[in-house]
Amino acid sequence: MKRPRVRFAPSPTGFLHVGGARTALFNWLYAKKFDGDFLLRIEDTDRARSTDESTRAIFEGLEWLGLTWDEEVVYQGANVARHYADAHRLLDSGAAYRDFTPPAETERLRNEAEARGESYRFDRDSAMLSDAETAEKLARNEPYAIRFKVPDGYTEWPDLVHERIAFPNKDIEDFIILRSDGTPVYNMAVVSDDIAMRITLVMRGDDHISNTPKQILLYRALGADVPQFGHVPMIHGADGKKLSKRHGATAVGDYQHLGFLPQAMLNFLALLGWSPGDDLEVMQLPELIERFNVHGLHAKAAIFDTKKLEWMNGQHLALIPIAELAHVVAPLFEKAGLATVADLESRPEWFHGVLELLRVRARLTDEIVQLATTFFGESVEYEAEAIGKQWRDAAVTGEILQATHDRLATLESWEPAAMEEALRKLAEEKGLSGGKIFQPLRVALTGKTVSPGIFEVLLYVGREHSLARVAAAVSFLKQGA
RNA sequence: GGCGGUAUCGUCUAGGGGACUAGGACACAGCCCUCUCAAGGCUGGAACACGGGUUCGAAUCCCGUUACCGCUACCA
Repeated sequence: MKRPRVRFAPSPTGFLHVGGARTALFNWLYAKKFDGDFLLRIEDTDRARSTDESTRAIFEGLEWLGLTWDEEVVYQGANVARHYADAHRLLDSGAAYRDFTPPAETERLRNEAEARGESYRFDRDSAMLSDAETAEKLARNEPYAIRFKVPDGYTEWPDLVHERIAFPNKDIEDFIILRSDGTPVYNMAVVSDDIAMRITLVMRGDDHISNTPKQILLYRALGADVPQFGHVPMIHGADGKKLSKRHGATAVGDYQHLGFLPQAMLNFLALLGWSPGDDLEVMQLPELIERFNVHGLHAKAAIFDTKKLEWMNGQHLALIPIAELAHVVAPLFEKAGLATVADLESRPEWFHGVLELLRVRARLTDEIVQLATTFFGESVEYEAEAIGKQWRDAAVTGEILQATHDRLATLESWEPAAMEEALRKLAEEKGLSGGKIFQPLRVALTGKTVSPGIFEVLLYVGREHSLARVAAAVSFLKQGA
């Protein structure tokens, strides 16, 4: 088999959309799986809507996801001369013809037909002129568009995702390939570029299904090999409509900033519209490549379920090597004003330990930072709910905390096992359940009713700060009493 | 309107004529574990759009209906 060449061809009119990212991912996976090339083409021929900022956002999104491309980026706008030449090649060969009809006239006819409830089809016979008429208009320098002469018959292809799709050619009107200002139209540009890039498989969103017969006709008229096609379904929002801004975050950059891991995003996206065929869900990139196959591609539109994405992120948060997580998350700690990256790097054992404690309790990297606040700073703010729930009787609680403080202070080693033994013994002496000691202590240390295991908290807050916090809680309770 | 596509729990999906009492995951509820919270384990409710065929047998194949989506530009 020929080395496959696939491409992702976004137009730079916005950020990298999750749907686009998934199309890119499937192409990328295909290239990796079958030892081919994954190319990137920026379709910037719509000058009015294309921006450099969007182009950059697409690069950044793809890079964040790790979907790297194999050759230099192709800018469609740089190839208009070839698009023009290809269109004229079709004109010269008789596969296309000049249309001198003013656009306004065509539009009028179309509107009239629609008003009558009829479907409009461009009328080739009235547009195709005799050689003499054409020569005359040409001599007068009248502008013309080039229209493709759709042949009789039908056009079909075996789609990778669907089975076989067929269109009767009579339903395809003679479409314009070159505007009267000499610029190429989308279908012309795409085919010209895909031929030039030697693309063997065009995998794209299924909103392009009805463009495909037109493009196949163009390939044939140009004498080029028709590539394979695969049309993957769209991604919809929770209301079943095409995903758009109304649904909230739709750009992959949004998810990056929300605290998602790229590997989780990739994993989630891969499972939207593709299945490995068994019950395996959580996969790393190498496994995704290994398991990827065309057969698992689905034809049905999928709804983007943020809840499942979050769950997936939690799974990957638990799987990622701790050092890698530290690397990703350290800048977020710095941004939150908790510690500098340098500080965290200087005590990796402590930092990794804290992350180990929190990764399983968080679904987003941002949540890890939030939860980590407990382990920084000297003072603790007590939540009203925590006081109400665990510190109801100030006098009794103060006494318990004082005893807890004293017992911990006598400890020679600041190890969870030793601390647990000491405090359980204290509870027994006082005839209390462990919880009666641990819960008030938790509030003293964190100000909250929930936290990681109390002995881990003690360990990572550290001996000095822990004892200080408990002492502070005791005096707080005395004042209140 | 025309053309094309799609249809399994609320959501993502397994399913390729008999292994289907339809499996897994998210979400939800309950229980277990337990110093709280997570994580984890267990349990539960929850689906083959509808109607016709084909067949000994249909979630699976065919046809129709319905619903939804896309395209229908001198946009991409």
